[in-house]
Amino acid sequence: MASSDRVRVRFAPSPTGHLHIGGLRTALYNYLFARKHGGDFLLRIEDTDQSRYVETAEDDIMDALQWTGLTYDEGPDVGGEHAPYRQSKRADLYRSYAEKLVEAGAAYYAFDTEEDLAALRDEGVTYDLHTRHQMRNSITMSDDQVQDRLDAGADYVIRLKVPERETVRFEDEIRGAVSFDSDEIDDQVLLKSDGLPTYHLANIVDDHLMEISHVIRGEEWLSSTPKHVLMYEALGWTPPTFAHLPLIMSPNGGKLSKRDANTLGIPVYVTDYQEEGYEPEGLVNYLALLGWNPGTEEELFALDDMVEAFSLERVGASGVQFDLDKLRWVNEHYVRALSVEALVDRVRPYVEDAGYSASDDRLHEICELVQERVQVVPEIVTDNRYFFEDPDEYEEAGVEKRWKDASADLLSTYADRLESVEEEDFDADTVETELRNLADEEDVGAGAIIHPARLAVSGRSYGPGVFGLLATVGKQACIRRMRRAVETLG
RNA sequence: GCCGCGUUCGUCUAGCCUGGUCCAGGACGCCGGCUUUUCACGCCGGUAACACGGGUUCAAAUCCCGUACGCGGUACCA
Repeated sequence: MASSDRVRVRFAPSPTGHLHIGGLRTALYNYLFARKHGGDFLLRIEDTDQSRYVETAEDDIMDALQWTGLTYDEGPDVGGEHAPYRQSKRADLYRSYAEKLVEAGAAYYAFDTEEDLAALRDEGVTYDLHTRHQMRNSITMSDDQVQDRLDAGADYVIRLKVPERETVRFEDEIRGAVSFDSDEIDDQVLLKSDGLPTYHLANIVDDHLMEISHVIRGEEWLSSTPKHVLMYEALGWTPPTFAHLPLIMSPNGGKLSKRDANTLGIPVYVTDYQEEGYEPEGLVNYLALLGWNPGTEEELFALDDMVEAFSLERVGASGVQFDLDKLRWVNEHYVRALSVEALVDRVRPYVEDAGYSASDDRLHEICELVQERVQVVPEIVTDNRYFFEDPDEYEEAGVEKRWKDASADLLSTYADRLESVEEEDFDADTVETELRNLADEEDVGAGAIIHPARLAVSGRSYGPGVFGLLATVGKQACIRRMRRAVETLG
């Protein structure tokens, strides 16, 4: 038995699909809290809803945690003292506690049909202490009738028997004192007719048995917490400390949904961030800041430093809007921190996916040039296609502003000069010298050639330093593109 | 509808518990300048908020009450 004051927290996702970004943040805060206090962080799979179960989801969750570096001490794949860590494997356990609650007078059997329940719902009322007397259950039926039904193998559920006129109070680490009037709490189903528990039962049984000290979860659970408290009390258990995290919302308001992924370009699943080339450290760093702050003006944290700085007291209570710009800003710092070699490895798959090819040396050159100019790795490709193929059009505003009457002649002459440069001498210094010499001879500013050259070679008016750009694009391509621009733009 | 939770710049937030140091600080974004005879990076500067109404107090972003608004819950889903 671990000592009761040891910090033990869990991330308890339901395997219903890809791990949501909000789920990852919940996992992160649990992880930070556990590590900060030298405690344990466990992963528990809450697969008690067979109809929503998705085969691949469990792996997806574990992959996401691994990708982001949120290592857990106990879980379905790593085992632990309290195994199994999949609720579907613990079904008998929950049933026995449900029966214990019935014996304690805190729960009861119910035999209502779908129709009965639908009728109740149609009246706009819930199954609770006001309506339970008109339903078919062990409160309204005689013991013999109940026993007969059970013996006959009839379908039944076990419901929580919420006490009357009680105020259920608990202390939330983030919100302070929270209280609910028991008259407002419904008689939650604890054990379903398929024999599996609902979240509410499974959650408190496991949290108790697994010696969880702090339940850190999303705010959507706040309203069910009084039910949980009632169960802890009925079983004579000490409830864990609760902390309900603010929800992550869409910039439009409301929950961050799949729809936002499309309309606002905000990915909602962890796998999406992975595919879109975000740095896991950057994502985690940003997520930590979404609802928590260190109390200093620091914003960029490695995971270990976050652990050091983390505390639940500094987690806000209000909902937070996801800000993609800020994530990108955080991410860019992690892109810059990469060695050029690492960046080459990171970007290669995106280069290949785009159907381009480039040697390591060439990619190295490109990365050096653009590392400080991208926020997310794939932008090295998507924002700089001219490294891989000739531009097929010229940015209109750039042409407007930079392509002058004399541009064609100057660029044409510049191309001529570059023709005579040996392939192996075609580096940034040489193309710069050639350009500046020409500018002097023609008595024009260097910009009179720089701008048209950039436009011709990259199709755009902005990008990395133009001489490095020309050198990296290469002699033949530069000349070809310059001649073509002279032709096209006149 | 009912219940719960929340409300400081467009956004993330500091400050609120322990009222005065806050005509409210930082960051992202945006705008401008410097730098670069190019683009960016960088640096400098600017923009912009205490939801509203009462109350308590010599004094309120900070305490109390109410209203509005937002979010969550209201399933044999989690």
